[in-house]
Amino acid sequence: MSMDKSFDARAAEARISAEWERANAFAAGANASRTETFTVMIPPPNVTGSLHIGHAFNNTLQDILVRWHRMRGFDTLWQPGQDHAGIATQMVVERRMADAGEPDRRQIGRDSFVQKIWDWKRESGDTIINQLKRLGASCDWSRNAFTMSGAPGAPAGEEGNFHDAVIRVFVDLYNKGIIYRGKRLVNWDPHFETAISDLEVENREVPGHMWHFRYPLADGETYEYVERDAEGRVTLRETRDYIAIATTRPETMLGDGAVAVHPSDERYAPIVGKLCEIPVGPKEHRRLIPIIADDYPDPDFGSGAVKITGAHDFNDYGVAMRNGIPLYALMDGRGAMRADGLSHADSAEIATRAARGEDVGDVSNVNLVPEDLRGLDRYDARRRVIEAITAEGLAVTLLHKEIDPETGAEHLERRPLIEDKPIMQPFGDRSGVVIEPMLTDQWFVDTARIVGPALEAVRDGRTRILPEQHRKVYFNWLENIEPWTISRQLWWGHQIPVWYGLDLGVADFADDGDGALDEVEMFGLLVDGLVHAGERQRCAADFEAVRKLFRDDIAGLPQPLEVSRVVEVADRDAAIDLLARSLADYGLSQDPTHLLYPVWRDPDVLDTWFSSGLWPIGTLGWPDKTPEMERYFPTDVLVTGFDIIFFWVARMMMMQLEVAGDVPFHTVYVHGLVRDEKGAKMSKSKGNVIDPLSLIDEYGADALRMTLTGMAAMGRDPKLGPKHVEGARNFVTKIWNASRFAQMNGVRGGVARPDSQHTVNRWIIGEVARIRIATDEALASYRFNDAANGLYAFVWGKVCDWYVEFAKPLFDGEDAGETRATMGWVLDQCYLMLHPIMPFVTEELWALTGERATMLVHGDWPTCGAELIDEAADRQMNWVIALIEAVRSARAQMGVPAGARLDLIVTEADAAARAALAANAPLIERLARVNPPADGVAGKGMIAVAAPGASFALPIGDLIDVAAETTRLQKALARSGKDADGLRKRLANPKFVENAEAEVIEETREKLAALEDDLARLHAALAQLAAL
RNA sequence: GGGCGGUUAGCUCAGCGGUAGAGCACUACGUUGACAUCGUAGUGGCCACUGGUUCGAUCCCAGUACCGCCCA
Repeated sequence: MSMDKSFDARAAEARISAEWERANAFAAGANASRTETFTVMIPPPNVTGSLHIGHAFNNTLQDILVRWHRMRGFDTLWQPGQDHAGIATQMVVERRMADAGEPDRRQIGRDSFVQKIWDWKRESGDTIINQLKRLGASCDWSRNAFTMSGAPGAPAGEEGNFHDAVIRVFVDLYNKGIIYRGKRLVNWDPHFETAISDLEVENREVPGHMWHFRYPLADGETYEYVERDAEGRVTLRETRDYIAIATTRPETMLGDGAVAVHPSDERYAPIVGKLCEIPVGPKEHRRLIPIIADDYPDPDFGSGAVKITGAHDFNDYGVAMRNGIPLYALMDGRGAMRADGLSHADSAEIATRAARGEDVGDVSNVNLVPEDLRGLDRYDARRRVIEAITAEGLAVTLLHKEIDPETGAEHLERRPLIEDKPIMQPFGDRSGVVIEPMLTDQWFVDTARIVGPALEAVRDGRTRILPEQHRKVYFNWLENIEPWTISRQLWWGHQIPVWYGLDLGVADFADDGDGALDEVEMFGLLVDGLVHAGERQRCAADFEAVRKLFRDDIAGLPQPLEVSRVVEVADRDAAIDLLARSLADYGLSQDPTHLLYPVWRDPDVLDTWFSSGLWPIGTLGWPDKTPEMERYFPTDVLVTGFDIIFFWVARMMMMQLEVAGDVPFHTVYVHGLVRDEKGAKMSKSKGNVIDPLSLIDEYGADALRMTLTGMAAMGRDPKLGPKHVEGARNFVTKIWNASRFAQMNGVRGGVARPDSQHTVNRWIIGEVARIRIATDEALASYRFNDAANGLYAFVWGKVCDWYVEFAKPLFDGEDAGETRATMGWVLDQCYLMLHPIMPFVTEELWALTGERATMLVHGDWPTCGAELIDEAADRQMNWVIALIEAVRSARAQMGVPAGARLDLIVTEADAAARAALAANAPLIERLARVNPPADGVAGKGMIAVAAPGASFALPIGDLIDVAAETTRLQKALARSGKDADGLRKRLANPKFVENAEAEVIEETREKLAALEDDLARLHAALAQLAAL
């Protein structure tokens, strides 16, 4: 069968993929011939995802490692799977429902909504899997995992264990006290109405404003305000009845709990401890807040005084906590001003008492938003607040001078001081809306308690992070780790396995001491107690388990409550309602079996990264003791981008060490971010996104993979343009055509390495050994670019440019048989070594060029070593190559027509040169386009060519231009002369001879000798030219 | 403000103690038994700057300038 002129990637890729799949070629352990395992966990793409260039890069590198190990006989597992991606997926499905005009998720309810997501996943969830297959990713697809598998409501086909693992870990960490619930200030996304973690917040600098307002002192008090310069001289002294503050967020003034100044700030020392008035809100309920001293305010920034809104700013929160300032929440989940809770009048009254130092208890019901602002969006509220303060004359103003252009009259006006200034603003990385710090009940992982082993493991090298610079990033983050907010107010995710029940054991409603509730006591509980009852929380893997825990709890309650049946209801309201009805029922029936104790489950789900943090063990069947867990854990290499070192790598380290007692992987290879050809980050808004699939369509998957691999220098961001991919595609064509040439000349692959005798064959066999060693070294040290570029240069620059050309004349001679066998073997080694990088074209060539026992995917990685390098053959071929290049260069420079065949006159040659010439004459004749070499002398109309140990003359007759030839030789002379001078100078330096390594000195001497030989020949040629 | 990178041919980047390489682009020539998705020969670099260490520095160290990224 004859081969086409180029590789039809599109047709072949689909066919070859199908063959791999049919043969189960990627199954864990396929092609294993030794006991060592090699395991890679894919960074699970989002189930909503589609392949972007970063995935293509990431998975190409993983695939190279995996295919390389599989070919070397390791028991190899590349574990694929997908992440359920809480927010992203919920967003996609909600949008689809909206687009289809369907009722929204709140209308259809949680269970139906989750079902809809599962339906969606069945329809379109494997998009990215199919795209990864197109890239050639050799994952064990039969093991494809999903971070929500096994969750309640999961359909058939999704019965994996992942949910069990997640819940198991939550319960475990809960019981150890590492997971806890608390009311804290968290990052709140007003679009998705959920808490998010610090990492999901993107701080960006945006244009903003700084407003300056006066907070009048209470009761008309005044003080001497004194400003001094650096030398302590007074620059300003005035009597003030206010304190000026600057803010970028005026709407939060409504919830201020204090004004803070630095303790060392003498300007405000007289008024620390006094009260001032917030200059906004209904006049009759103006609120007073204390002026406090705290280290947080920077005396040199703004006025040096800072308003403290503990419930809406992280810095203020810290100040408030330190100083016992109440936290007044102003906004609801959508970022609108609160409309719930007490009236403003009542709220202001409570807050004022608090400001005077009274203990006012829980203030969550206090709503300090004036009635006219309630329900307004936060930005509308901001405008209104600014207008009101300005109208009242309490904005700090500046005198503004304007000169009338016509009359020249000066016009003075006081205008509010509003500074335009860039501010850092937090945005939700998914929603893109401004994040609001919000005081809410959330679940946290006390990461400080589990971070130690994760730090230790990297410090002592049990897990290596490459390139090393990322170790510092890892340490820096983990050493300053904050608690991790893991609860999300979403529906798609692992629901937190905590249930709540009313605490009926509080003293107020306990019985009178006889261990049983009489009717009066029961009535008290029914009427008043339930509403005020606190909650107890219990954590267990499922309802059955948690029911037992609650039964133990209520066993201690007075009769007859202690026999109540534990039942699950939707929420607290439902629980109160049901408990009341059950008590009422009991009141009538006196039948204790009618008594119910309702409990409700925490509605929140876990942060997606909590489950993906368990990816290494969850995919291997943990918490069951599976053979896979036994065999493949800890895994070997994690290949990932630096952007998820914190999100994912650090958390996997912490979690695996905590629950499985070992590191999740031995090596983390961190690659760069693929940028566009100008080095810009790819983004939809910039429109510079490169779609890997269209590149695959146009150039083939191998070309894309080769390009990305060639650019994968450690620690650098690859910059990708279509030109690069085109170059790699050309390389595919190149090796294809070299194979085609071989086939046309009767070369077959699948042969054992022949014991070749001809220098050319011995030379190329040695070159194969060299590149094999270099490729293994490069891959072993994750220098993917070196592996790719080395193979590229070898195949193109050695095999195609020289070996194939040398073989052409050999095919006509007595060495034809040996040369065919050698070429077959050489090309096989190329296919084998290129296969991890370019799996498709190599698999295709493998099949087309010989009888094969297995597909190339299961080929045996070459092991040929340095013993195959024949130094003599090497020297000789390098001499031949040098001569050919010298002749070509001379010809081209002298303008000899490419087709013209010249005589090659040997004017001088040493024994080695003569031997090389004799052994390779046909090659030289052909490639240099010269007639068989013959001894002679240089003469008129000849140009000179030198090679180590030999000089030649090429008669070009009338073509010669003496001046041009002189110039050419002088140019060469100058070049070599300069090099030789440098070397001579170095050798003349006694310090060099004393200090440099012997090897280096020897090398330098050899180099100089060669150059001097060169120079002598050039001089001779020039002399001759001049003589004629 | 803290941390981490980068600065090498026109462009994109390798190299990281012995005086510089690749691909692309460019110029000239060229269809010779596979390949024009090609071949041959060229052009092109004070390796950002200033000091230091060294026999020797693009490479190591310190500083400067500019450009990125991450965290506040």
